Amino acid sequence: MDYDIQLNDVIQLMVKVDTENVNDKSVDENKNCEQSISNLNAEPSSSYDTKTLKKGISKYFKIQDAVDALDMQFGAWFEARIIDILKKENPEPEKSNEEPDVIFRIKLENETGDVTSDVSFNEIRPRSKYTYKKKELSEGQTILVNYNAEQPSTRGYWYDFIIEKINVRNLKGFLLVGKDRAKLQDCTIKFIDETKRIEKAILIEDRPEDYNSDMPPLRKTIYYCEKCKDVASKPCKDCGCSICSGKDEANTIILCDECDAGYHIKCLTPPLLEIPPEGEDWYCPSCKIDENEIVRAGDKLKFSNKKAKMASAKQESTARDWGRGMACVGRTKECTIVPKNHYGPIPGVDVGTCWKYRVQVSESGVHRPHVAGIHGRETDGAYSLILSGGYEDDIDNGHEFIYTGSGGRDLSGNKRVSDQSCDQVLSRMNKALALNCNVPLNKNGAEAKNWKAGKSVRVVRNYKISKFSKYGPKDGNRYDGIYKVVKYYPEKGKSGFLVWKYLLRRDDPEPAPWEKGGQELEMLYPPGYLEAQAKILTSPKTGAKRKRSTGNEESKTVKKNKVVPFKLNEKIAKAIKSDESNTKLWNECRSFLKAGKQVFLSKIEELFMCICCQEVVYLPVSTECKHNVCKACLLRSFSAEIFNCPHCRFELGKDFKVTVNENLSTVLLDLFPGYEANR
DNA sequence: CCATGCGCTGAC
DNA sequence: GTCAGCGCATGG
Repeated sequence: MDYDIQLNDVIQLMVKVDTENVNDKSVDENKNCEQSISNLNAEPSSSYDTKTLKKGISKYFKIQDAVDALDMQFGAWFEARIIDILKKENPEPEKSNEEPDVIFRIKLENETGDVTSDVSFNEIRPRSKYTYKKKELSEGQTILVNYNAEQPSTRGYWYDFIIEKINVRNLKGFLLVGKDRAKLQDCTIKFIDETKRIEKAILIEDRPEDYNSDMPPLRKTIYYCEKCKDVASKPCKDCGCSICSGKDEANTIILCDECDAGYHIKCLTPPLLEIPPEGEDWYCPSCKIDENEIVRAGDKLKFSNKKAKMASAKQESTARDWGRGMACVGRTKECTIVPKNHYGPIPGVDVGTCWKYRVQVSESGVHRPHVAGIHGRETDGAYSLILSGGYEDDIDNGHEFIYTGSGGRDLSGNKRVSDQSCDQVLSRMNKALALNCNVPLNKNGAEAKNWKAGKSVRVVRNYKISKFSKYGPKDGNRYDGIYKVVKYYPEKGKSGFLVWKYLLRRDDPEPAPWEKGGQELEMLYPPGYLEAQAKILTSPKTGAKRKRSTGNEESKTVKKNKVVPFKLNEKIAKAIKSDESNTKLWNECRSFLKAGKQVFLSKIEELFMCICCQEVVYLPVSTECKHNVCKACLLRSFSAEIFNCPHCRFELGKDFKVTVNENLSTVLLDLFPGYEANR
């Protein structure tokens, strides 16, 4: 199968149970996931050891009694049989439990394996065997009915039910679900001829003679096959053999390990002589694919359909190696602290921040597109733009500049840039940028009366505009802060075609890099880039080929890598010191202070990432096992009675209090201002 | 799914 | 210095 898993996808894996080692305790815990119906009780059957537990005595039930047992997962009644009665060692008095000191070991009737469950007295009752006739039903009566909560039109499990109204073809009323008898309103019971009387436990000495005799056949429960409604005589491709539709010789029908379809071994071409051995995967003809196509652990994934259509997948592709170079790499990070449609600064990114490549600017969240100059949405507005000298009509005066819209170019031949070849229209990104201007959209252009009230645009300058402007950076891309659209208008450009123009004016409290007090921070490179460059520059083999790189600004930056250390303010330093449950993590973070703000913050993002949502923890709860999880994620991860750390499965215990670590929360809110907006 | 795109690289 | 043309992210 091609799951189309991409770099940076978060995927969920399920541990496969090792059925050969069921005695192993850890395996037994996992088994809970797979047992579903069979696991009637939250407590695994292994928690009571028959050898150490003494036999118990019940006044109401005997071994081999037919009972109905309440399942914790579905809240429904399942037919079961008592196979043992044991004595509870430390019985706790329970409400409405007449026999709190007894454990009943039961086995489900429709379960074939050796799976048993241990339940208490109030989770079982004598098997319902009497089927009501319709005239015996009355409003207000409590009966046992078959109902499917997800698809009321079909068969489901068995629940207690209170009749509110008796109709010709159905019953209306509400279900009583689970141990706490939760009400499920407005249920329509379709199987009116199968309703059963609920039996109360009676003392063994009061049992009538026919107590265990005349036990009816098992009740019909949820269909295994919706298509043929489990009718044995009806051929069915879904639950029988996918080729002949037959259900005969069921022990020779094998199931595909991918699609679960069944096949008679004799119906396969060529036919199989025997069932494949246990533990060996078998795939049906439509799922079986070339061995080479199967993705093995650690292997690269198969090309997706999209990739298969790309030029690089074609046989006759050029000899040129497109794999190298920053034009064609994918992102390794994605900014998630703010949404994609976020207006205004990115928390943690200061004016003057410089990146070597556009892909890094994209990763930072400042300007997300890889190539495009404007990022925006036609229905919303523009979030960011890059001045890159790509359009000849731009005029840059620093605190103000004229920007040209996009489009009007023939990009056939898989190009990204070209000369103007037709008029630009006010749609897509051009429309988005126009929407930022604080004036109703006008297809002929417009000017804002109060330009500062318009929507913020993050502006980045690329080194290429330095050819036309004195405000560009020497190299790479520099974040210059927030600008706003003052006016926009169409104009005949130098090319002779109509282009849209936008006057942007700076409105940012932080000084621009070229202003007094402003700064241009030291260039950020992709991880490992400088090391790789240093290797290339010193490698004698490639000396001739790489000549143009030697001696330029790159080799200089390799040598002196000036870093501005980050200093914590007093409030944060104090909160970090008070956050005693994370002392170790904070010490590790502190060692990155000298590497600058960016590095320090990315270390925090790494160390304080929530294992559940994969983002910086929000309203964090710190556990005894030294992990931090978002409060909401933690609560979501808890199951009925088991409170484990989602990180390491450490048992937090029933008395664990879900309390937000206020010190940590304070620090994160301060260092990542606005990150809560996305949560 | 398709169209768009102010990057980036090696070859010439 | 010029140029073709690629993956990728994004929005429609």
